Amino acid sequence: METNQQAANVLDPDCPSRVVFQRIGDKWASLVIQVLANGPVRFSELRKMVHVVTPKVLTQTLRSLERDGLIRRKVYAQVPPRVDYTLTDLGLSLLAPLSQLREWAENNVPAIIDARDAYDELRDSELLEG
Amino acid sequence: METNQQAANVLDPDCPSRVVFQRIGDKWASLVIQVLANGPVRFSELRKMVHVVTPKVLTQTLRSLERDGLIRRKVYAQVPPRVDYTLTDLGLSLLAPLSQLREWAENNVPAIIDARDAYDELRDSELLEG
DNA sequence: CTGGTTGGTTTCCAAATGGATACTCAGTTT
DNA sequence: AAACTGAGTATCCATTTGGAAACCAACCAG
Repeated sequence: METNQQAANVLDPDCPSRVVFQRIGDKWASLVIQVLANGPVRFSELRKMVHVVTPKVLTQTLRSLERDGLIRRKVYAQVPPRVDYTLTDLGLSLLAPLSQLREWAENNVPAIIDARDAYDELRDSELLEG
Repeated sequence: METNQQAANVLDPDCPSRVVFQRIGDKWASLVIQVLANGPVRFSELRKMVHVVTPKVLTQTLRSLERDGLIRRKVYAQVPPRVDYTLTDLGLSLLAPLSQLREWAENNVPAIIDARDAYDELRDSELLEG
């Protein structure tokens, strides 16, 4: 037993919980998940809702979410093709923690912006003075 | 009023709540925050706890967290120098949503890994069959 | 005056990420 | 026969990120 399951320590860079933090940080992934919260959405709709991401990048995002079992891809045998994406149960269960984070963000981003402004002004004035 | 404050919509890529999701996704930032949860930690300690990140990268991480008002840098006038980092109130308030996410991760990463394995095996067999 | 200590900085480089643009595929309509 | 769908691919390229290795600064101990 080399790989003992040591209560999943996030501090370990090899800890698998890192994969979740990476997903969240992905530029489009968490957006897609939140868009899918209200039911299935088609590829082209997704492109619009998520503000004109290029098809390549959207496909990449969707594929990796699908690979991780967070969304499901449904293809309808039609021409022109129709494909839509839904959250799996796993994906659905991620919505709660994601909302927590989003709520925090919406409440506290002004504070972050202020902190940035203050920080940057301080650096600027330090530069002038030497 | 071009920029109406439309209840901070995460779907808008210019929405400032994106900055939070970026921070989370940063390879070291959320680790550092969780390490600092139990009180101030020195630079060199951080390097060890976070598993030998190079000093350059750690400094970058710390600086951006400081700029965002999430941590505070304290310098003690000593030789050899002593510097430690603490969470600000803002940083502390981020711990709750972060823990939610971490908990979700620790519970569900096995499912993600399984999904990945299944997905990859499927692709492999498809390749063989053509 | 040499070496040790802590907390960095500098330079350089490889890999990953994101995006612009053009193209494909398979039928369907005109 | 040409044009039109929707859902992608294929190429190519710019930017960003992360890291390795070496260096620096201040002071103290020997």
